[in-house]
Amino acid sequence: MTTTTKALIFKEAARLFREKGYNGSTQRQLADRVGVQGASIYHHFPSKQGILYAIMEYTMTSLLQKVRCEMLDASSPEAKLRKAIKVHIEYHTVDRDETYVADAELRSLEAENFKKIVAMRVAYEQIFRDILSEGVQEGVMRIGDVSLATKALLQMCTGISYWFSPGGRRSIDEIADQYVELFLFGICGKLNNER
Amino acid sequence: MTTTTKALIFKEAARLFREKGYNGSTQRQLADRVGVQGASIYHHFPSKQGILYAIMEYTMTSLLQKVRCEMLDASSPEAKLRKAIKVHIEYHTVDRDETYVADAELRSLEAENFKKIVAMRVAYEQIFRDILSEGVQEGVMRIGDVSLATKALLQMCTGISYWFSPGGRRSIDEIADQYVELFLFGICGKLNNER
DNA sequence: CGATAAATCTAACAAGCGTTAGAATTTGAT
DNA sequence: ATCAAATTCTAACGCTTGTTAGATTTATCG
Repeated sequence: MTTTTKALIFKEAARLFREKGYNGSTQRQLADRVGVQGASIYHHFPSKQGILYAIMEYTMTSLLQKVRCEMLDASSPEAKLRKAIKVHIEYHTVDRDETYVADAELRSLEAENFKKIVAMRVAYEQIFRDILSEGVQEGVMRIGDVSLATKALLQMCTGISYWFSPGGRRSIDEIADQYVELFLFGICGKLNNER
Repeated sequence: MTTTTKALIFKEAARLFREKGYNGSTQRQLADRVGVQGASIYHHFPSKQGILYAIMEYTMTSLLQKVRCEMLDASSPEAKLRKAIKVHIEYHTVDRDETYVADAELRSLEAENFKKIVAMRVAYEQIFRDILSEGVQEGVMRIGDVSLATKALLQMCTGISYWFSPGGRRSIDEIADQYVELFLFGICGKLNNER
């Protein structure tokens, strides 16, 4: 199975947009990376904006689906949170070009596209907020402001895609574990009876 | 004391760059907001890139100075960390256009400017890393990977400038307090003997 | 008031942008 | 081998970009 040109454009666009930003990238630069003439892109995508939207739509759909899927067989709020964080971090490291773009280029979307992606982002954030709320209600988490904590958590985890590189000191699993610890300790404080 | 045109260009540029990104903004849009013709900008700044650099240089200098100043009369690592986080968050909410730009537009800097700002950012991050290292050495903090925790902390706090608005539900102080709690709990776990 | 400097203006430039039209080529099925 | 469809190409378009030159206005000060 060879990579289709369309898939290559998609992948290289994510990489380019990540490096130079959407508005800092040109269709000719993208075409160069794909190894094709600028005009050829338009056989696969309707416009530059169309490529950006495709990247964001696909990324958010995947993310939502992955997290929802993991939630199915998790019972306690803590178990849910652990799994949700892990999935989030894994996706933000493996497909880090796409997730970085999806995170950083919201403002480059035209009005209609913007609405759709924002809606998906709100839904995604809601999953995490619900987990934290549940944890508070069950008394296993203590959080002053759940919305604030949700934002802090997601920002902290999303930020990984800004600096992660696969050859680095830490593996994805190690990073995910440390982030989970970091956040859970503050919320649950349950490992502190050691001291 | 009236606002000078130069100061107005500076401020409006930060606001514009934040909204549309550096590459998504034009000198004519900026001139419109200032209430001046496009060419007039060049009497105060050498180039568009010069404006971006001025914003980033000023912001990083202020940030470094403010944090270093606060460190002078703080003794324990925990006290230092509390103060550092508070200063960081305060600056990222009060001057949030500038700090947002300083955070998000690194990639839009030309090579030489890029180097200088990155150096300042590294120095800034180092302050936080040192505080955490000190805390670990003194045994009051327990952190698996100090560099990782530093990144997580800064990303979490910097993210505030992405969504904060002065009319919102929470005051700056409340937000800062909650973020401090959130992070310290995980690191020190010292408030958990209540349960 | 008159002169010097600072600030802003109008007008235009060369270059680069996203996109399109239409021709040429490659691919796949019969 | 032939034809049709899919794909890629060359060439160009209209427009916007950052920036500059040079004239014009505004402020400063003896």
